[in-house]
Amino acid sequence: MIRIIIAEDQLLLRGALASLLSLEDDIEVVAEAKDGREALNLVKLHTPDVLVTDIEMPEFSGIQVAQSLKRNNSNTRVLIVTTFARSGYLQRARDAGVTGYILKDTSSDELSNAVRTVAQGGVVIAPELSQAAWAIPDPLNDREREILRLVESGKTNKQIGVILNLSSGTVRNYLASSTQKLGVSNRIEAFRAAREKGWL
Amino acid sequence: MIRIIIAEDQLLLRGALASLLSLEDDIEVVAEAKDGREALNLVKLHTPDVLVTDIEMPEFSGIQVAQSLKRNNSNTRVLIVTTFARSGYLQRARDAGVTGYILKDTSSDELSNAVRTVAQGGVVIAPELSQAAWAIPDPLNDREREILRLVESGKTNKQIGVILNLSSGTVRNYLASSTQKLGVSNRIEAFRAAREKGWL
DNA sequence: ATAATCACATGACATTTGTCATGAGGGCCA
DNA sequence: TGGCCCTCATGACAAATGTCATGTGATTAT
Repeated sequence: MIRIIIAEDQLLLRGALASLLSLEDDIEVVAEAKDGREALNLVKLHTPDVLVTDIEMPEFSGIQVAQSLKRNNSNTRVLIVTTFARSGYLQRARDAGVTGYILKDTSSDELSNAVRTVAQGGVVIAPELSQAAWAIPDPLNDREREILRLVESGKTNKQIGVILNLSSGTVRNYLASSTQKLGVSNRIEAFRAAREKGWL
Repeated sequence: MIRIIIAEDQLLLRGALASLLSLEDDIEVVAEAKDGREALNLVKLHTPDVLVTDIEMPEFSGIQVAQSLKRNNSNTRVLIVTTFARSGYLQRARDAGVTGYILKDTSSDELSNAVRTVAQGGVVIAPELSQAAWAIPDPLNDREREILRLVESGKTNKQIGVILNLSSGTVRNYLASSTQKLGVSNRIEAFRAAREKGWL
């Protein structure tokens, strides 16, 4: 019997997945979590075979949970089920030891099979990601990423300088570097491109 | 027997909802649609009692589908199931004759009950929306909204002027008006605020 | 018929953004 | 030890953004 925990902030999907996966003869849903913190706590408590988790959740993201489990040498394998085919997410997920990565545009049968494969130690990657994912490493350094996040929230270069204790000229240089790496022309295109790739 | 169609672009959720709602004695899922166009076609074909639909879908949004059904005097009632509690969405949904509006952070039991209520001619609005929703009318005019969409995609004022056949000075004036109405300081804050409210 | 409103425009000016060159200081590696 | 790289900085300049005043023509309301 494969014991799993489901982590998903939307109750409707979480409940539906729990119900459907419970119908499988060889899968047992031992707990459900609505955010990353709860997921971490429940995995520690129940030590399931697989954690089925979204990425974007309150408290901790699914990737952060995976990172924590890896750091603590947990035997629980992680299967990511997310909306977006973002290569940046997949790269970070791989680095965090995640062995399953599928999209929500998959069928529940495929989800069940993915749970089985991951439980047995196999690797499952959504076909849509198999190529694009491994091609482009994240070109941004940490400072550039941090600045792009602040740009995304609408901050001016001056404000970013104050927040990060940098001069606004330095912020402009970092932004220029980012936009060049991303192949775009302005700050809006820059954070959008980074966000779409999962690099933000 | 309440006959329904489910429209949702994510296969996992669509399949899960179809399975769960089919388990109810008094609800029959007669078809499933993966985008707005398919939803419209299937409603015309099957004339279900209720269309259960997401808002953000390829082809047409759930609201556009509702608008079309209203325009064609359809007897099919519309129940929106969406992720975001955005007042702008709810306002447009109401105008389109939608009688159910719940969030994906609801349980499947609540969803089933909402389907029943809407089928009987009742109105179901998510509690989270009951207050905030009706307070603030959309302050943007059509031109401002159109310009904010282009800003959101990273276009410069000059580019927007070319696209909309306006002078860049006019574009700047419209943007200034938008940012003032939204109570923000720059273009990025402006489209984000409008997007979050569902006015974009 | 007239006044008010709306959509769009022009113009001027201050501020911000973006580009690019150049440089300092510290850490790392051969 | 010296070269290279990274992080951060300064400076100059062009272009874009944002603010604000003012105006035109069409439409609408009185």
